[in-house]
Amino acid sequence: MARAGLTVERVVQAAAELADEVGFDNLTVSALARRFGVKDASLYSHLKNAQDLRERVAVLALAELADRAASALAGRAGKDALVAFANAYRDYAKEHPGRYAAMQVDLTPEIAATSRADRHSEMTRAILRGYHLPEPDETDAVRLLHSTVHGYTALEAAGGFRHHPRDTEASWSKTLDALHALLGNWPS
Amino acid sequence: MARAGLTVERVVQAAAELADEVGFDNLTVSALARRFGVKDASLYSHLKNAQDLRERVAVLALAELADRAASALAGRAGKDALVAFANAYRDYAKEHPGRYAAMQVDLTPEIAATSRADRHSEMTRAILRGYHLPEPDETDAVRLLHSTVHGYTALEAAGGFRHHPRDTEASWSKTLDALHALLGNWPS
DNA sequence: TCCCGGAACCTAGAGGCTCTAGGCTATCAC
DNA sequence: GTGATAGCCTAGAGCCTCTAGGTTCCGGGA
Repeated sequence: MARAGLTVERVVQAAAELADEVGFDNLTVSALARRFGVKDASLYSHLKNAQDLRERVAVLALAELADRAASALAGRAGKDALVAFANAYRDYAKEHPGRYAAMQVDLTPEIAATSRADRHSEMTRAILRGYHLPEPDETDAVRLLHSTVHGYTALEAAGGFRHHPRDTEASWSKTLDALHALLGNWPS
Repeated sequence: MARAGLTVERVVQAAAELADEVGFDNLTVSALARRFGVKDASLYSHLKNAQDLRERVAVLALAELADRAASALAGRAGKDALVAFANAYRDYAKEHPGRYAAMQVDLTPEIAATSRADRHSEMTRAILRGYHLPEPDETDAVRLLHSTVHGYTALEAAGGFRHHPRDTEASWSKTLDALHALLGNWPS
């Protein structure tokens, strides 16, 4: 009978890969079951429903990205840290567009509390500590930094920059320069 | 028999309203037909398919937002213009979350060429002209500005900022101050 | 060794959404 | 009036979600 040997972990992992291949919007329980050579209904003993699947992919992605960012940050400070952190974000989105999309959609309170709010903004704060901003300016800067990195990543992924010949890599590099300059010269 | 009197315009307008109410993801042809008191199939003489519906909503939203931004920009310059433009964006996203979401997803080349690439980034350039940046810095600044405004709007809408007590309105205001300062002191 | 409980997987089926093919009916121009 | 056209319909196929209720594999205890 050759069982597929499904577990929640394997299912979610495969779902993440599928999302990267076909897009997060096209991540369906049916397609996932097909990939395992299994009937749709079989997956529902591992998943609550389709929304549950998407949330689990989001949690996986948040944890993965946090790990990468943490590694990138290790031993760095100042602008080095800023650049490493931002690149970890952007590179992850390029490598795993489906997972990155998953992270954005499903920020329900419980999910967000699980991983993002904790590790991600904590790392951002760690970077900003090098710029010595008093509160509440540091919080504002955290939000600005997140916004810009996420916004750039999202717009670039959606193809929003391809109408202009300017290289997006160069603009990205310049954007990080500008953010560094801004943080070092934060308006009072 | 009391016909519903459907036209493409009315259908798309209603779709935009529906998207704002139930979320862009939940915008379906079926739900729209239900709202008109009409069978699903009837809408397919006005629409090519479901994707076509979403794209039309995106085009509508892009045009509406461009109009608003243009009005907000009229007669303003410098920081006033920057703030007015950014607020037009953010306010629109708050008022019309479904339409704002529509704008992001569907940036296929043809659609984008229709409205966004033209009017939106042209207005952004008009604002930046006040800061006298040479090329390619102006292009980089356009991308940074778009990224930050969009990123902040998206993260705020997704609830990404509600884990911290700091008022999002105050952070937004400070973010615009910071952008203004940055543009006025762009690193070479 | 046997059996037994739980986990893994199944079939069957209801209900929703998408979209096509083909037919009827207001309504407006002439 | 009489066509022509646009607006709307029924019927139905295909895919996706999810529930209810089986059946089969597998490890651990008597």
